[in-house]
Amino acid sequence: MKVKNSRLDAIRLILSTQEIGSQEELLSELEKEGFKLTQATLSRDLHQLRVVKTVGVQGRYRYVLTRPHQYRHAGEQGEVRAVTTPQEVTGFLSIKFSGNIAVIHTKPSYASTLAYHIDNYDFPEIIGTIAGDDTVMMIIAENVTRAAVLRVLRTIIPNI
Amino acid sequence: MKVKNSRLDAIRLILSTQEIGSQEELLSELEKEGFKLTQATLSRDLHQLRVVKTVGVQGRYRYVLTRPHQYRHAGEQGEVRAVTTPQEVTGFLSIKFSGNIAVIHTKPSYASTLAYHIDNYDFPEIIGTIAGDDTVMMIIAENVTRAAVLRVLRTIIPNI
DNA sequence: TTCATAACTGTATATTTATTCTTTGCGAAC
DNA sequence: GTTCGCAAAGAATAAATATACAGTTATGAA
Repeated sequence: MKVKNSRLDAIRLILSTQEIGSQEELLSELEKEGFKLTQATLSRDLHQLRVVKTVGVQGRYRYVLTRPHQYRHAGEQGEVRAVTTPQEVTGFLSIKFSGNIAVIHTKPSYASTLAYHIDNYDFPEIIGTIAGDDTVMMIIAENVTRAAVLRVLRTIIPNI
Repeated sequence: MKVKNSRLDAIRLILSTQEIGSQEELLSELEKEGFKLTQATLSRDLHQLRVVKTVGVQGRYRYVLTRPHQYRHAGEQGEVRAVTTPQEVTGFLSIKFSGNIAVIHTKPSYASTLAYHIDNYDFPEIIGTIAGDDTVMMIIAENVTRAAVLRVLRTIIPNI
């Protein structure tokens, strides 16, 4: 059970940071991380995580997480997890505000990746995100200006 | 191609109203509508529509529409095509407001379809939606009344 | 018109993914 | 310790899906 849980974490991490187009591809990434399993097990893992195979902008297939918010709750009792290396996140299209909520639109299939990175930085200005396929909703902390939100997001999305 | 376009429309209609778990299943539905095609063509259609195979709440697979972006751009040189045929969207149960957020409850598995239609109309009153299985969250633009939101939604959900 | 090109489709097949069946591992209760 | 119960995983295979190839049809330019 311990192995499986850390494997599920690894899958989430990989899918959030790389463009994976098939289970075989994901399998070899997992092997690099030291996990040993078969495609059958991986298929079951993906089913459990409710990962879906979407079609990206260039028509390429891509496995994406459908529920990035679960990731946060997955790590139990203050487990320290490596934050991903700062990197430019592509796919950003626009951001709009209404009240204490920001709505980001992305290219298709990029929303969960973007939300993952925003979550990962754990900006105090942003208390939570939720992602669909091409939309990320962010709840902004109280007494935080929109300019401040844009400023912190700029570390992830330079051209925001 | 005239045939292909109406077939794509039919696919979107079917996926919006039924739970389809495989291409073969969708194929037979299309045959009932008078379309004659093979699984190969259907696979290509689904790819073009960016339809994805998701995992539903009971663990069953289901094909669902994602976002219409590519479809929109697919129309050549200013061709006017109905975004979606105005149609009643089923599954609606209730709508509640809190601040600039509206929460719509639907019958199980209908949320993404409803959100899809709302997005499709691109109402300026609604800056974004996110759907789970039976819940849609909508962010309402500032200085827009709830009555105005209900009014525009009525084009999709008559009995709202 | 005629030619060139692009779009569309079916057939056959390759590829990919899900599942059945079986075995293994692991913890709890005895 | 042993046995029971059950989650987990592999091997093999079924099922489902994507695609290479070829043929056809539409589209557009000259």
